[in-house]
Parts: sequence; C-alpha cells; structure tokens
Amino acid sequence: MTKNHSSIKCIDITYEGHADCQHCAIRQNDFLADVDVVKYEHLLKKISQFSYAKKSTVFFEKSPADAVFVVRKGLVKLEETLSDGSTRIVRVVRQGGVAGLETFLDNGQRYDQTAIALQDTEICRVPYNVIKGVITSDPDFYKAVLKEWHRQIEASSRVVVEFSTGSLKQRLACVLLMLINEANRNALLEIEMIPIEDMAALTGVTKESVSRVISEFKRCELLTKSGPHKMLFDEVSLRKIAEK
Amino acid sequence: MTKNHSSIKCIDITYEGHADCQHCAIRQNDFLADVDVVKYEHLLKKISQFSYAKKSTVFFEKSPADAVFVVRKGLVKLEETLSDGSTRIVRVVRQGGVAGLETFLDNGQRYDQTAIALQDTEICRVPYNVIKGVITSDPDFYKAVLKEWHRQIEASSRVVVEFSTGSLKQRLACVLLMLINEANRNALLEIEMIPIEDMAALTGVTKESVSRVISEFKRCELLTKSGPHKMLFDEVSLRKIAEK
DNA sequence: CGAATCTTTGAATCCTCTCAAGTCTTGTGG
DNA sequence: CCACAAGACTTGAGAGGATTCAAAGATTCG
Repeated sequence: MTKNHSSIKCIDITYEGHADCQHCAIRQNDFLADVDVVKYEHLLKKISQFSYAKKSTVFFEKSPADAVFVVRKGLVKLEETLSDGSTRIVRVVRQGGVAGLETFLDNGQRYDQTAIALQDTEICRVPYNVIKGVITSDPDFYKAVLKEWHRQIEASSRVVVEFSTGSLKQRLACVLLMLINEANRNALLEIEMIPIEDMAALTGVTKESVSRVISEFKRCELLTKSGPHKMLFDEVSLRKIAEK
Repeated sequence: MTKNHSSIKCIDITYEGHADCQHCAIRQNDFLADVDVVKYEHLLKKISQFSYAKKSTVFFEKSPADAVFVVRKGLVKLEETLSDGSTRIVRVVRQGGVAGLETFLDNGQRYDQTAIALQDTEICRVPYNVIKGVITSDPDFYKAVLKEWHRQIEASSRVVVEFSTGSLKQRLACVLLMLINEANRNALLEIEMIPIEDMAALTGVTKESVSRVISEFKRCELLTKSGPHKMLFDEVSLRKIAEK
C-alpha cells in the first residue's frame, strides 16, 4: 500500500507496520499527548504514517470519513467549495494539529473540507476506532478530544482574523510567521515557502499583489533565498511589520 | 430581578417564574428541540427569559460562565479583543442560535467573547445544570449538543468567509440578507437595520465606505425606509448582487 | 536541458481610506 | 407633542492601495 485517500504522491512510511508513537517527536504537543502508549499499544498500532508530497490531497470534501489526521511535519490547508464553485481556505493545520476531528465528534460521515498539503508533509492517520477504543476505557479522554477541537477552532478563527485585517504587508508578515515551525527552529530560521497563490488565497487578494509585497520583502532582505522553496527569515523585522 | 449579566437595559420577561418552553415558537429550531418538555419540566423551569435592548451586553469576555444563551428573537454579535486592544466580530448569532455553548463543552470557566445585542433581542438563559441534567438521564442529548456546536461553527466560518471575500457591494448584500429573519418573513420583507458601524466591523472596512454603498442601495431602491431602523428589502435584487 | 509552471513588473483603472464638513434621525425632556 | 441635543449617517476630494491585463523573466523538476 503506497496510496491512501490521496490521488497522488502519498507514501506509507509506517515504521515496522505501525506508527512508532512511543518515540514520536511531537507526541507531547498533539491531542494524543495524555494517552498511555504502553497501555494502548494494541490500539496505537492501528495508526499509520504517511508522507504527502506538496500539493497532494489528504482527503476530499464530502468523501466518507473514518479517520482523523495528525500533522507530524509540514502544513496542510483545508478548503471549502463555495456556492459559486470557487474555493476558499478556511483553516490551516500546522505541526501537532489535527484535521478531520469534527467529523468524529459530530458522528459525521463525510469530511467538510478538502485537505491539501502545502509543503511536503508527514501525517499520522488515526482511525476512529483508535479514539473510540481509548475513550471506552478512559472516558476522560473524551474531554481531551473536545478541548483539542476547541483549541483548534479558536486558533483558526484567530488566524482568519489575522489574515484578513490590516494592510496586506501586515497580513503577509503574519502568514510568513506562521510558516516558522517551532520544532524545526534553528539559528538561521530557514523556512519552506508556500506558493504565492496560496498566500493570496489566505489573505484574500490577487497573486500579483502578493508578489509585489514579497518582492519588496526580498529587496529589503527580510527574506533571502537559501534553496529550492527555502528562505531565510528576518524574524524580528517581520514581527515588527506584523504587529505594527 | 430586572438585570442579569448586562450592565444596561436587560429586562426579565420570564413567564410566571420560568420560560414557557412548551409553547415556545422557536423550540423546533434550537438545540433543545428534541428535549421532552414534559419529562424535563422541573429542569426547564430553571430557564429564564430576558429582553435585551439594542447595544446591551449579554455577557462579557472573560467573565465567569455558568449558562448558555439561546436567541429567541433579534441578533447578537460576539466580539473578541485583539492583542492591540481593538475588537473584531468573530460571530453573529441569529434566531435559534446559541451563544456561549463552547464554554460548556470545553468545561471552560469563562466566556471567550463579549456578546452584544445588535437589535432589540429576546434571549433564554439556560444554566449549565439544565443541560447537565438532561444529559445525565438522556446521554444521547450530548450528541445533539455537539451537533449544534458543530453546526454553529460551520455557519460562522461560512459567514466570516462570505463577509470577507468579494467586492464590498457583494459583502454588504450578504450582511443585509443575514438580517432577514425567516420566522418573521412576510410579503413586505421589513427588516430591522443594524448600525453602519457594525456592518463595517463585519466586513472589515470603514463606516464611510459602508455608508456610500448603503446609500447607493437606497438610491437604487434596493432598500426603502419604512420606520425607525426599519427597511423594506428588494430581496431578489440583493441576492443577485450577493452572488454575482 | 527544456518545458511547464510560477513569479515579477508595468501601467491604467478602480476601489477604499482619510479627513473634514455637513445633514439627518432618534429618543429624551420639557 | 414638539424642540433639541447627541449621535448616526452622508457626502466630497485627494491620496494610497489593490486589481486587471499583459508580457517578460525565473525556477523547478523530469
């Protein structure tokens, strides 16, 4: 099995037949943080791990839902189709975040959005019955799941507000700062860029307008190219612009 | 008792000491729809009903939370204070909607937003222990509550998207159409207007820009004044503008 | 290397903002 | 019931952004 819900470029990288939760680098940050890996080993074995290439789809809007997806690395956008057929990004899931959780809580049968990787992304696929299994013997876990959901909704509504108020410069600085991955933070602050078109979709402007601002950032050396789709950030200056 | 959480103009209009759930006109539309009014009469008696004057506050951000609020009539905005001290409307609750539900599900102790009536509004205050009581003897009700929460979040994210994409004309047409209250719908389609400043906050522009567009709508007779804060709508034309 | 895709840039136009001055409403108090 | 004051709304003009359309220039990946 090298493919999952995605139509393209999704590779199963599950370690020895199941995800290695015990040694997972981001476990302390996700909604499974408080789950006892030894006690629930049999359940956690059902978690599989996938690598999604940039632009590949994790799940499709309206497709049947039977699992949630934890982002281990990378970035995923969730977009909805509007009545006029156009799409709009309604949420962005970063490292440690979960996509599709609402379908589990709502007993929904289908995903509400299409999830697409904005960067090369690693994801753990957690089937519903893993969560259900943990809840059955540990009802308090339900609260942890709810809490996580709430946290996400808060975060995403804040993101929508941040990305849609203030000048375009400010908004784009916010988008760029979002790309900074705390876990991968290093002295140089090298970031994987997302396509200009996605930045445009996030901020609600045209890609030309985004390009003009990003070009200006480059000229001012707030951004410096360091490799394919890689940039060095002047974090301090970007934060100054974002908050001004 | 004539005041509640609000600092101004909130009148208890509870009927004979408790809300008259059995004859409530909107019960079929809210999250309590499936609750057996006879079986839970003792609990539902704890629900009280209030009338909030325009601009009065239903609850304050960060204040202790012990109840959820069902909007029976009118319109309520939920706003959050941003880091720079400014506020932004993050959700609008219409007839049949619930405010504050997230604090219940999350076991949160405080409200995340400030809720302010945009029109003269009637609200049922449902204490936590009413919901808890129903869930205790009818665990499936929990799912109904979750479903309602999900429905709300969906609706509000869609609203945020609608109000922040497209031309200002389109966005304002969407805002106006939101004011149409299905339950009060009549041939003339008379609507209670909300202040221009709030329309500006919803669409993320200045009040002058809103005023220019609204004035143009009036000149084109898409809107016609019919009383204090009352307008007749040309619904068909407004929908055309909203979707174009 | 080369083709496809993404990005940059220009110029004219349109839209929104700002600041400022007026006008209209509304609800209150006489 | 009317007049008035406070607040809400309207309108103008100039400046600044963002959009559109079009064309050229880079990047990336096979």
